Amino acid sequence: MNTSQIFINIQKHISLSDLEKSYFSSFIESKEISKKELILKQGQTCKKIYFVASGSLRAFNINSQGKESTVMFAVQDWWITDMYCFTNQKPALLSIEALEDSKLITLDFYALEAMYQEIPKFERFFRILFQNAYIREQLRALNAISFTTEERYCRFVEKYPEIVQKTTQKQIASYLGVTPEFLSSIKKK
Amino acid sequence: MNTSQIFINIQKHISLSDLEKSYFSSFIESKEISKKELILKQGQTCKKIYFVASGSLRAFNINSQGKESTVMFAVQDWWITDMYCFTNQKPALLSIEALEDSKLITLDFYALEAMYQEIPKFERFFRILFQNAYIREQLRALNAISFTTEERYCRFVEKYPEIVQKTTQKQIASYLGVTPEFLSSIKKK
DNA sequence: CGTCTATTTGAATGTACTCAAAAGCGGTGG
DNA sequence: CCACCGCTTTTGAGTACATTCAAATAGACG
Repeated sequence: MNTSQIFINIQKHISLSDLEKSYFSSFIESKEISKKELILKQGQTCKKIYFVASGSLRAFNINSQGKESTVMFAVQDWWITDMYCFTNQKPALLSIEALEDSKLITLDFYALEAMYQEIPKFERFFRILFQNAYIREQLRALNAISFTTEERYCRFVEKYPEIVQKTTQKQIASYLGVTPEFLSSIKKK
Repeated sequence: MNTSQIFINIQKHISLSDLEKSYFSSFIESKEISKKELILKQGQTCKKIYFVASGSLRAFNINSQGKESTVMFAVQDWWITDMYCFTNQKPALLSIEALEDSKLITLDFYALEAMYQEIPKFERFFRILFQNAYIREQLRALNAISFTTEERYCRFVEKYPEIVQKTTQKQIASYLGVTPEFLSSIKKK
């Protein structure tokens, strides 16, 4: 398994000794998945958190009326899981699927808890990760109630051009919370 | 200053020795504010994070078209700040005002950084705090694109009855992202 | 090449907003 | 303690935004 990439990611925020790296390495597993494969199904218990070494993924929810909503995308160098379910060990609200063939590094819930104990620096790493994730989601919520759909679409395309390439318009529509037909009519302009 | 309340809050997730408590106490300050007073104005740099010892607050943004959006409410025992601005030390996107006379405990940005160094357990505390905040915001985003306004209003009232008491309908409307007129028409049912 | 899904287009409908005006409510000063 | 002021809430009419449904077109994939 090629672990250099995940250590570069981690060492953006904390530094690790060789010993700590090998300890961490003993906990992680690599996983390859092919396009459209699901790594988590809504209703299952979510036991792992995933680091995207290559490829891209999408997390989505299907509600009781059958409406699909994309909650997040994850491209190379991002972390993804159903954090609600992962933290509380409850049935997942989200399904997570690969948008293309992808390589992941997985970290188990109990392994992560052990990591926090053994190498408290990881508390710092994930503190920063969650802090940024929180800020991102709060800005997204503000965006959603403060801008028109057209503005939000344009901002999304500007901010995440690499995601736009890898996904469909239908999925972007379900991320913005509008129908594919309406997004299509916006694009005409 | 009565600090027992904030230590109860902190000790929900980590335990502190008397020494650590007194170290922490040396960093915090208490602040009393009256109804409608602003503790942060959009555009200012946000230097502090606030713990609500009593009372309640509201964080909101006014966009370039003058539209006001409530981003979060905070009641007793909650933490609040403009996390984007606090983390990056950039001009605040949010203003924060008191909904009633309130008592706050404030922690300065640099003091918090020092705390992380001196008592790494605080990395854990805030890791858990941000993790929960992230989950909450993600669920909110899912709510927003997955349910109707009526459903979202009912869920809000059920989930946060104590906030409903302390705020106006106009502010709830701006939290849900609809006009006060429309929220009024929903309530008739 | 045929099948399946995504995208586009358009018409009809419903949801939510704007604007304006009236009614309700709380706080303040006389 | 009451009258007035300012702000919130309600109500309604007209308009704009967004959805539903159906059908046609375009692309992706085996």
